Amino acid sequence: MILKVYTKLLNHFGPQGWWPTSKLVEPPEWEVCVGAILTQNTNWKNVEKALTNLKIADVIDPDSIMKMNTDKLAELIKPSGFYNQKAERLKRFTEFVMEKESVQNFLKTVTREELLAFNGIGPETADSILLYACGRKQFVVDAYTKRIFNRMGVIDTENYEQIRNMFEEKLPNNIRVYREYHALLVKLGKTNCKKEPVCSTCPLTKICKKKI
DNA sequence: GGCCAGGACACCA
DNA sequence: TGGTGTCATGGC
Repeated sequence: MILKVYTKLLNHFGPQGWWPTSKLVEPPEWEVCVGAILTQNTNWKNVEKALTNLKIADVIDPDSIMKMNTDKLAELIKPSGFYNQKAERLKRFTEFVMEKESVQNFLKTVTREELLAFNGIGPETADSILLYACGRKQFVVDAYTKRIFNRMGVIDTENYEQIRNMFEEKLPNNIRVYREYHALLVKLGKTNCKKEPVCSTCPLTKICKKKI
């Protein structure tokens, strides 16, 4: 069922191409990490505004973030919401990354346990960083995933690790599938299937009558 | 003008 | 262990 849903969503929505980066940040994976923290419970469009502010001010690189006053950083990332909390988190996270000498080395060596032990990074943010920045096969479970598959009757739990394990058991050994699947579930979750034209060709007609 | 978004954490019983 | 409050802007 899990693979079937993936195929249907991919055919319906097409590749989502996550994670979008601007090519202005080197390495691009660093922008993924920053975005992963800024997008916590926040619309991606607002995150893009915050990322743009950081780029325009030319302070998105780790050194600049570490040196910057937290209030100044908060001001720049304001559009992403929870800006005081996120500014503090982003600064501490940057210091954590640079303790591993370089972003590249962080990407190569960081473990899931280390990320989860960091105050401000929960399972979803950790797995997003691992999957989209580090290139590890780590399925990202979010509220949409839980809601969609619970309503479909495929799962009967809210437990993050249980759901993640179930997906990872069923998915092929292909990181592109992991990356695309999570993005597709977000796309589906954001879609109000009561509205045309989605409903007429909804890939998951059984649950299409409800707003999923 | 209300609702919610690509969460996480502290606090409490 | 589970429920609740807090953090907050901006699009729809």
